[in-house]
Amino acid sequence: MEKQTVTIYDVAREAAVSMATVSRVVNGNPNVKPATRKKVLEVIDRLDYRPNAVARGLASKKTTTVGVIIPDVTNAYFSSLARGIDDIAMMYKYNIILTNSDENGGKEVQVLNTLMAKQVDGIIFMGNQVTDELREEFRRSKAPIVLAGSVDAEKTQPSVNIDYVAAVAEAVKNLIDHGNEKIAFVSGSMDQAINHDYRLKGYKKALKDAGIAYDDKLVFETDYTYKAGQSLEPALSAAGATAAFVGDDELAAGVMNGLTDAGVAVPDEFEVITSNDTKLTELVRPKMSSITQPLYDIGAVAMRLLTKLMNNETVDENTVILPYGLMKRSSTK
Amino acid sequence: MEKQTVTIYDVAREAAVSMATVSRVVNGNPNVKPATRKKVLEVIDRLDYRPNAVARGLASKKTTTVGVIIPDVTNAYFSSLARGIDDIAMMYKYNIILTNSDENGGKEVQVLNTLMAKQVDGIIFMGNQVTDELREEFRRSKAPIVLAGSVDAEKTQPSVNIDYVAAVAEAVKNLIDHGNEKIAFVSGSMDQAINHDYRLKGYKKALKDAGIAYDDKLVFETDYTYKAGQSLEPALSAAGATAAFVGDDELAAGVMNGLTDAGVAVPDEFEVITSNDTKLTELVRPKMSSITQPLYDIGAVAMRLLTKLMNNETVDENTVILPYGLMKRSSTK
DNA sequence: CTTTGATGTGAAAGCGTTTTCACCCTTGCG
DNA sequence: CGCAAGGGTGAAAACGCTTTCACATCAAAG
Repeated sequence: MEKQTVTIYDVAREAAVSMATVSRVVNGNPNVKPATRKKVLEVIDRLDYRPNAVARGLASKKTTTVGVIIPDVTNAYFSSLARGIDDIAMMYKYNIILTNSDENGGKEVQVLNTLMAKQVDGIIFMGNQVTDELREEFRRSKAPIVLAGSVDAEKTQPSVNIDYVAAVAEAVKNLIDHGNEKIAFVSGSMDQAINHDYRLKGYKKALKDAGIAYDDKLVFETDYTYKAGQSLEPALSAAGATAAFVGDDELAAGVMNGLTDAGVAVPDEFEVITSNDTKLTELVRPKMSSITQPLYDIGAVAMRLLTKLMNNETVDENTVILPYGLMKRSSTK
Repeated sequence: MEKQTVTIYDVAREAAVSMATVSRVVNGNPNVKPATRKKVLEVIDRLDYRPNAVARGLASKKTTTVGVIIPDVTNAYFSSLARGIDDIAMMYKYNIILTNSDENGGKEVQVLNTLMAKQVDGIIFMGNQVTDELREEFRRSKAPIVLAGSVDAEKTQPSVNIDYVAAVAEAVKNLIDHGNEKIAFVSGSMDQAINHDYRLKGYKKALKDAGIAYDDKLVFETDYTYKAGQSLEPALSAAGATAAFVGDDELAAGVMNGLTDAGVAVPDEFEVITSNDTKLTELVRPKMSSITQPLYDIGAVAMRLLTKLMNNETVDENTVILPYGLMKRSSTK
């Protein structure tokens, strides 16, 4: 006994009107006589009719779903953005097709293609390594694409971010103001635009402003994982660093715990400041000082921007920069 | 200049074959002469033809997308499951429509309906408060639905879990073995089957086995948030508890930090054991002992089970129970 | 040679909507 | 009273595929 699906045609027949009319009442088209509307509504209710979104998508060329490409849902930073995205999407009646990319270029291209095949109305992309191939796919897309919490060196796509350069510069300046001269820069892959073109720039700027020479021995390129951070302590100490700016909270937690476990007192002997202000910062002891970012809002604003783009509304500014801050907790003096 | 879409018809014309044949080569149907296949493939490549998944979905009644209902992506437990789900989904060529429900019954019903309207081939549901209304929707669905890391008192749906009763009993027994007699049971809402029908049962069983009387003053029903845990300390102390079993890692971190901040030494004066073995357990100090669950696998297996259901393959067991363990870290003696 | 059974291919009917057009009624107004 | 202007409705054509069915074609078998 396969479950029977009732179609718009069934409703039309039962209500003794045309499919067009049923379609009109379903879509809230005002050009329907109240009496007719009522009659149709009753039949819809009686038959428990539910419009088939796929057919609707084919006919109208709109699917009310948007694709979301995320490096890893499991990462607190990205999942916070995702939450903002989904909430706003739901508010505007969109659904989200979510895919993890691991920031793997090949996978990203492939995912992008299947999203486009599925006729999503728009796409939100998170990831900081926009390859040429990827950029080419972006161009090919007829659906608007906005970057959330992610930067591309060639600022060709709409995006929502904070001013990473300024934020990092301020964070590092803070460390400098506390008397640190050997400040480590710990981040993920330098292939990522956000690290190479933004954070590092901010780091260098702060050093320069303070008249401290840049030393690439203090730059640590690693993975965005707790373990990677934890095992960084020997190297950090060997380099003579007395403080560190870290590009990811989980990584920072690792760095800090690695330090602590090795008997290095944070913040007295070593200060740590991190970047994303996720929940983690409050969980660890000492609590981590951090650049603050409106994580949820970055996602939410990106989605909102996307809705405008999808509706062909004119948007004043394609690149939106949200405010950041600095939150002093206990991992800095 | 709206981007032009090339359809199967264009390919057919260019290759001088019928749509049917193009469809065959696109779908890997073997009944096509190699020469024809080659010709078609060339045209496809030249025209950069990409099949429209929506049209395909309408014609074939399969969308190769599955719905995923998750309480909150931002929660480490659930996002781990989600990661397992997505990876396996991708492996089997499915995409995921992800929606946050906040375990809100009304929202869940609504989401379920839009998922069904979008003709998803299957659904994975996470959430522990299956209301009657929701159960009714489950029944209505023609797409198979499996519960992941979630239980329903009426075990009517396929599901993937661990044996919560036994796991909690073992965890609590561990606490008892350390000499604790006043053990707090800290969890989220008791309306959730997992708390009321499983964890609490395990807790009571352990007490009973040890001949300790159950005291509902030691049961703390709260939110699954860090803050909630943190502010629990006064109550915990007032109740005279010397240990606690906690139903969520973030909550547990809060409990532990609240205790520590109030000057209660963990684990010397108070032991804490948590439930989900997420990354958090390793980040906090002391590291938290926990029931271990194969989080990623629960998601992965649930998705795998769903693929079978979607293919009408016979499955030996609708209810799969994965193994759990107990990981002693530093929040217990 | 004819028959048989694969094998390869095309025509056309869906799939369940939206949307365009055309048409018919009412109204209101000069 | 005649007519323009809408409001309300239906017929039917898309939308871009899959799939069924029938029809050729061709090689092997009788």
